[in-house]
Amino acid sequence: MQSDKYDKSKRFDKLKESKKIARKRPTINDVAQLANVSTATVSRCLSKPELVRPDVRTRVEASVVELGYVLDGAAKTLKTHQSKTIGVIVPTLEIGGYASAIQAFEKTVAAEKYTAILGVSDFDADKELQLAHNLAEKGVDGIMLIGMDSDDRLISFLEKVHIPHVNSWHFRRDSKYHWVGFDNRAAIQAITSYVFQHGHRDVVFFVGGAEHANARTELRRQGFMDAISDYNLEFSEGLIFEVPYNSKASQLEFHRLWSQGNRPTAVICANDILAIGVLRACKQIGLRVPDDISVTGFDGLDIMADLWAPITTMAVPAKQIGEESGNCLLNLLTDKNPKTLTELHCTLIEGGSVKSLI
Amino acid sequence: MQSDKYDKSKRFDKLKESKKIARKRPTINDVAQLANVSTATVSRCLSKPELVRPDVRTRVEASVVELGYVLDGAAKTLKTHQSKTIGVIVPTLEIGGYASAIQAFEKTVAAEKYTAILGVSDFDADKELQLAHNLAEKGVDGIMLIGMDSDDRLISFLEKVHIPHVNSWHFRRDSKYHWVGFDNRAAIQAITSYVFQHGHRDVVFFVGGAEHANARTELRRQGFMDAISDYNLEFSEGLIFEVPYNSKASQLEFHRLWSQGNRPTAVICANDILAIGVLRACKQIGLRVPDDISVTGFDGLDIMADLWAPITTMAVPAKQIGEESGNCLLNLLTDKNPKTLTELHCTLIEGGSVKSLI
DNA sequence: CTAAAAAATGTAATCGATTACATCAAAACT
DNA sequence: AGTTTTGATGTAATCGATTACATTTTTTAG
Repeated sequence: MQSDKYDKSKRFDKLKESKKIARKRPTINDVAQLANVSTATVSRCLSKPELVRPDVRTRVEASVVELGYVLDGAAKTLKTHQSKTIGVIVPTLEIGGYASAIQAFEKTVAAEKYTAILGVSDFDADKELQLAHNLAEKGVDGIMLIGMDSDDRLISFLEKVHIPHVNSWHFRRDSKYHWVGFDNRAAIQAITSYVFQHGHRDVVFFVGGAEHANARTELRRQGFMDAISDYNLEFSEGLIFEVPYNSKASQLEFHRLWSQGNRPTAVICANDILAIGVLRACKQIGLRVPDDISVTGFDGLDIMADLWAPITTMAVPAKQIGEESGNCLLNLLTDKNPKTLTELHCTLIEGGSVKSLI
Repeated sequence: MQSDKYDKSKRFDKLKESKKIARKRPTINDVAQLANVSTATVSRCLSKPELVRPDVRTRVEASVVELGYVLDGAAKTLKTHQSKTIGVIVPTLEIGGYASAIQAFEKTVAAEKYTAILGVSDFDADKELQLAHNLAEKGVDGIMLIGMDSDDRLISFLEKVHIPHVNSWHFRRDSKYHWVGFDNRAAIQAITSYVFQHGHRDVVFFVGGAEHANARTELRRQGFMDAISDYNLEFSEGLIFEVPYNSKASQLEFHRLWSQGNRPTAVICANDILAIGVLRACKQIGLRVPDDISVTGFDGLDIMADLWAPITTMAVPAKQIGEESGNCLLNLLTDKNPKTLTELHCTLIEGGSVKSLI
């Protein structure tokens, strides 16, 4: 008796609650009732309107508007196993190129009614893996990986759960997975060679490393070493400076280097942010660029041309990467077979920050 | 007989198909069976593990791992009416501040297990509305609107479908909705006054307009006019130049202005991108900044300090906006009652691009 | 050792769409 | 007119989780 009473009051609370709070959104049933058709017909009106007689369709559409009906994507996804959603995992949005690529990607897939779900990994492989798991739970139809050093665990996870994915930014020739990007190693080699061509022999290489160490960093180091050996110069680990990805850090690093009596004729930076830091240090030290020292960047930020010393840099095809990745993934999702490797190209932008010593 | 046969073969095909293609992901049922418990227990292990006996929990967890089970978010959302997902609608990711804000926002809500779904509106109110509808179908628990001129249709749609939302970047004092941002009008007024304080009287105002015209632009115009009237100067529409949001456009615009004999002593730009364009034009014309002409920006891009003429600009608290918007929305989602208006502040960064005429 | 209370687990209805198949209506043939 | 074909609509099972409530097990108290 007692428990009976307890139960009832509890139930009553629930009822009140649900009436007050969850002013429920109308469902397909409500629409069907109002339009005097079955739910099947409503569903068809929404997804394959051409299968429904015009007059019925009009009636249904009117009901939809009248009720302010919004389809429940979760229910649809549950039934169809399609979320029309694509996950994007990016290390950071603070790198302009990544943001551009994402924007282009979003635009490309949005044209096919896909929505992008964003995950920022902060260059952390574990976080990245967790993001992927989260995205898998969300039921994404595919995943785009930007600029990552895709951890093997990540890739094998995606394989296991059968989520198509495309890797982007740089690429690997030997991979069986899909890549859209440029040849990082070759690009660094190219800009380094450019510096050597101008007669520089005493150069140092600033590369984003430390907490952000990844395959990309490694490729860039190799690109630098390739150029060194092309010119039969002597390599030493001391030529390479791994610096956290921010101008402050590279500024400090250059100060350190200079104060230790290191006097390179050129500083090659693996990205523009580092180059800006070096530039700041130069200004403080009183070095003119390129008269006293040459500096190069990498990324091709527009702004590099407007600095007090316009910097020579390598423009990365960020937008293209986003578009092509989008296309690649869309093809993957429609069982077309996109090519495994889409190679894009970088462009050297001469800012005049490399002095010819010849 | 014939139709019978037809039917059967069709069915058989279906069977084959489903066996071949849809190597189905394991469900909660599979896990339950393997672990020899009910689905209810598995579910509890996943969401409220403390309710399950440790030994059972271990068994379930092992089964999860063994099967590579990934929860089906769609089913969960369908049942719980919670997607743990938040929509973000942004005009573009190309504006660094927006990207920063989103990044900070993502980080903030990710800490509470929310995932961000991205929509890029391209400054288009219709697209924005459509994005909101799409997000509603996806079942987002809330929406963040960045830097928009939120269309009334949009807001009333969100109200109708009961999706909590927060507007950000600038703000309106008179609104009953939630805003996180800074006072656009006052900030522009401040930097304009700063220029007047330095003795300039002959100034022009470059503001991003045309295709991106929105409430924000309007507020900025007003801020400029406020300063004008503070200093009892004469206002004319000819002082305001509406320019598309890119440096090329402002560069051309300045050239045009200059070639028409317009000789302001200072150019006040409503954003840094426009300031950069003006700077380029100055360089081409041979104007020294600030000796021959003063220029100010707005946004506080780090890089403004490294240009050939370091530019005075107004730093916008982008990261803070992201964080605070995130917190605001999180509170909204947990029925706490966040304040309607979170006002953040801009900081003037003196780059030295304003010459004192006094 | 038993009764009562508390904790753990199970049963089964439910969320809101989709869609195979059945049914019914209309059009196109003999 | 009768038969077949085509087209439009309806019926109801289904997707995979959650969770109220029922049931069973364990713990605690007497």
